[in-house]
Amino acid sequence: MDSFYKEHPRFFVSVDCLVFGFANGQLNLLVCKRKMEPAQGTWSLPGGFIEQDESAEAAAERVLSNLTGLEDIYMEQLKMFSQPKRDPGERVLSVAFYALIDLGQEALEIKPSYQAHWFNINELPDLIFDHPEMVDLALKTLRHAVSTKPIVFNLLPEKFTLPQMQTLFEAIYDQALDKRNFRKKVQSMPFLVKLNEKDKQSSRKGAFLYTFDQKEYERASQNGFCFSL
Amino acid sequence: MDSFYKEHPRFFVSVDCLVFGFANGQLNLLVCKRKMEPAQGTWSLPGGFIEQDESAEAAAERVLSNLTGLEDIYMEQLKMFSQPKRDPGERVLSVAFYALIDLGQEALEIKPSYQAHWFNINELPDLIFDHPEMVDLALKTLRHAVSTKPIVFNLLPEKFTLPQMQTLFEAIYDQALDKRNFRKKVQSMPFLVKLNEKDKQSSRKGAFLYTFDQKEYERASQNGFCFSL
DNA sequence: TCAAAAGTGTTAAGTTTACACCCATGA
DNA sequence: TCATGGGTGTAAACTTAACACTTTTGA
Repeated sequence: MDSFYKEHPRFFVSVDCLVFGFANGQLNLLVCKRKMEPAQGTWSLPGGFIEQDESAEAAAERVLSNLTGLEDIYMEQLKMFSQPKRDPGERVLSVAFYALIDLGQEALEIKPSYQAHWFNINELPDLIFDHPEMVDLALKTLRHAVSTKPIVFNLLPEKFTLPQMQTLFEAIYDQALDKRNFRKKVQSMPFLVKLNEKDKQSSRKGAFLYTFDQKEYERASQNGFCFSL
Repeated sequence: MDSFYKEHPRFFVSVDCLVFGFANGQLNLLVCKRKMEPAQGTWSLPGGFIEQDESAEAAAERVLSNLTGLEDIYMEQLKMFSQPKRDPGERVLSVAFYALIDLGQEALEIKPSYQAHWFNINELPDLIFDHPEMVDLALKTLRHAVSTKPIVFNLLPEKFTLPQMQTLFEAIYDQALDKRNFRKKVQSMPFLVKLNEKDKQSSRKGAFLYTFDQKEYERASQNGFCFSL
């Protein structure tokens, strides 16, 4: 078929991924040494070009699975960045995504080819192009999203303790929370199930393990329940 | 400069605009008869291609000002839509924006070349491609946005009455609100200023006119005030 | 036995909801 | 004078915020 649109320009379109992980009480972001000109060797977000017959989402999934060895990563589109001079080398439009992964899982294996490193979100190195703007937006969006949708569980292992979960929220919000109020709210959620098991990693007494029941959450949602933290 | 990226495909990228307006107590969306193949003559959102050296935002502004004759329209990016088959004619990525305009203003002049018509958001015709999905997202986003940011004033004339404003919220949320509670909340906002003037269009008694003071809003925001309705 | 983290309830303040009547005016 | 839409206050229910001590256990 001939192009109906041929008088219009075509653009390279890339995806950039903001991969968040939680470890040692800290919220971390995955940042790469850039392998490609321009600005080779400087820090940037992991990304890649959208290929023929691939949606932006599919491209981001491809980048994420190449980078981490994982499938089915939780991911949301943030925004398209399209300032003409954003990449000084050549015009590239870029769609930013954020992704949440559980750093504890076995299958996770950050591929060395990306030269990726985890940085605490408060101690990020200088990033190229408009990537700092992407980070700001991702953090803002993440902070909002975790308080309205049960996505925080993507950053936690399948079984987690309430102190762990509270520390995670504190890392995301960068603000201390009241333990009793936090537990009260969380424990009122019908889809958080307390297991008959304790985690003894971080205290002698041990903390009870909990798990997130997706099905129960969907049931609660249908009955008008609104997640809010 | 040579392309660093030449082994990757390039794409047409368009913008699609969800233009909302408020009239006769109804929230309306601007929809066009499509001038272009494929699907010429069917209903679609107003849009256009991103040109060389133009950001997506600039392209949307261009489309909006061609369509309405207005400058400085309030506009936010919604999302990039990129399913490979979304446009059956040819692969086109599209960035959706929503825009809010005051239908009462003098300068507004919907250009006939677009064959644009206003439809109540509950009575939209069938739209092509993934435009219905864009509408759903725009409505969901708008509903959320008006409750957290003072953007609703973009849909109102510079001077408006509280009954007008309440009707607008009711149209957006598609739900009746309690008059006294609404007024209490709204009147507690320091940046809503009551004028010594009444609008007598809609009642014998007349309703006081108010106006939104942007500067005052910014001052209040800096002092930690959070808009919420 | 003690250090370290887990776990537990109550009260006061603030917010949200529900609700019904009077007012001003022009026809 | 009356029909129409504009304007006003309060009390009960609910939500949020603040706050300190006991429990368990391994070293």
